[in-house]
Amino acid sequence: MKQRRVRFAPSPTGPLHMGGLRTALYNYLYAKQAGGKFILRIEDTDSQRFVLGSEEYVIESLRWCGIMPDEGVDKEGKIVELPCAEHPHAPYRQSQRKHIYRKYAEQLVATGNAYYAFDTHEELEALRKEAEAQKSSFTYNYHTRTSLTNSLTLPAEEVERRLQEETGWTIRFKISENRVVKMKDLIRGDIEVNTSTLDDKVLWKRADELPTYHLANIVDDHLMEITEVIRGEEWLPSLPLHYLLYEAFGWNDSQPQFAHLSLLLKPDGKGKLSKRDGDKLGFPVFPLQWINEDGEISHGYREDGYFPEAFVNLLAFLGWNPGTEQEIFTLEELIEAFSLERVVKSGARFNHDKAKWYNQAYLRRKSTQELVEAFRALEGERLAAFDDNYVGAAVELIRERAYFVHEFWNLCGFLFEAPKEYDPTGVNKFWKDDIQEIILQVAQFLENLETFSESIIEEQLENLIRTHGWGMGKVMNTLRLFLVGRSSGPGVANIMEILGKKEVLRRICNAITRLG
RNA sequence: GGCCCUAUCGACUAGUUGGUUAGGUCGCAACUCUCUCAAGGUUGAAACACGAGUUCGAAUCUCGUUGGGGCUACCA
Repeated sequence: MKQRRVRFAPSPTGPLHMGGLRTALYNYLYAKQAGGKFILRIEDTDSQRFVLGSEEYVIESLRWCGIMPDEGVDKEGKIVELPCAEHPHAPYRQSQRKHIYRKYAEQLVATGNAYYAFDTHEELEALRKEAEAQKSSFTYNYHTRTSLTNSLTLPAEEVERRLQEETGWTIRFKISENRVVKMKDLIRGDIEVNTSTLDDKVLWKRADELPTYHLANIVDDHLMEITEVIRGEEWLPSLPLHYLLYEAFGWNDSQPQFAHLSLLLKPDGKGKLSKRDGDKLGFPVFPLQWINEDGEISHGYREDGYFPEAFVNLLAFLGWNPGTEQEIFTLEELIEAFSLERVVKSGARFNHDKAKWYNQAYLRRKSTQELVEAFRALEGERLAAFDDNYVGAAVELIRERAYFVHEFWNLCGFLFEAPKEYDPTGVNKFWKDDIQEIILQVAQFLENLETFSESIIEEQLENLIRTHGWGMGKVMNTLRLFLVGRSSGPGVANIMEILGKKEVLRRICNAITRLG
């Protein structure tokens, strides 16, 4: 069987959003499962919309997710510009392949599958306006092209003259009338479209003298020997055109198979998720943080504290499932289990809570040492004076309560810094009546404890409180308030063991002095 | 408007050859555990868009309606 070759082909028009990344992921999984190649190609045929830094952003995102391409990018993470053994089809940036497309565009004109068109943007715009006024719409097709300015209607010498003019020309694909194109989609099955509903798409643009997406895409997929095209559903309407292009080039035998992925929808289901949504939705839409030319910062999953494995896992499950009840998958397991047949046909809405749950699941699978390192990476200064044993004990105390590592400080910062103030609600609730006298006795008792371990404290302290009939809640919550600064948190005995006798007594004394 | 895709709990989805008490996860609620808050455990509420047809029998097949989405550029 022929080696599978799939590609991810983003345009550098800004940061890639999570939907784009999901497309890349599915391509990657498909390629790896088949032992094939995953190729990155930059589709920069729109010179107007080019945004600096997008290319690096795409590569950095793929790298973060651990799904680097096999072809198209070199070891330093740069797009390959010259052919070599590993990257025989370079360059992988379409703007650098212009000379290739020109030849193919002219070939289509020569074979009668395409024609030169000289209509200006203004002329076409006027026709569209006119049609709109009559509640219909203008389409450049078999019906209208005979009365428009193109190489089909103009005499040969006039065409020749116009081709030399500086005003330029476009090349349009000639779509035949009333033919049924039968297509196959790996996810959706058979699709049929009548060519009469299609229009004569521009293949070569006058504005920037570059091919349009359609031409460049088909030519590149052919030359790069792509076997499966896995892309977003927004391309489904142009599938007939692409079939017709393969046919016009005579490439039917090597035509790739197509799979169109449903779109990622906004949480309210109204419209597809787009990069313009930025942070308006209350969750990141980008894998990595992005700062635009106005200095506006858009959140990224990486910067928001998601583990890449969690992000990849949740992304994979947005529109695919293994058909079993397993939900946590490593990248290797995803490669093993993935299949296009199990990709869901309808659009999926992103759910922030579920995303957080995934991160929590991965956090729980991390070793304490890994979490200590991640915690230090975030809070280096404040943890500097403490050794790994101590930080590890702190992490173990609170790791079950966190979704993200960045929540750690809020959960266990009191183990590193004594409380500077006490939550007023807690003080009002517990610091009254005879509690001061009781706490003093408890402090005395703690001081006399030989072994200051969690189990001993737990057992003996409870014993003490019960024999005096002080009330567990009253005493323990007051102690927690003094130790932590607020009346919620881990078990008091746990906290005491980690802090140690000296620190515990110091904090109790402090609190009594300050609350008087 | 035209063309194409799509339709199961609030969300993600299982259901692939018609027969299930329509299952799971997130979220939600209750109970439990308990020195608080979480976490954990147990339980619960919660869905086949609608209408015809085929059939002994339809979430599943067919047609229609409705809803949702995409495309309709010399953008990708």
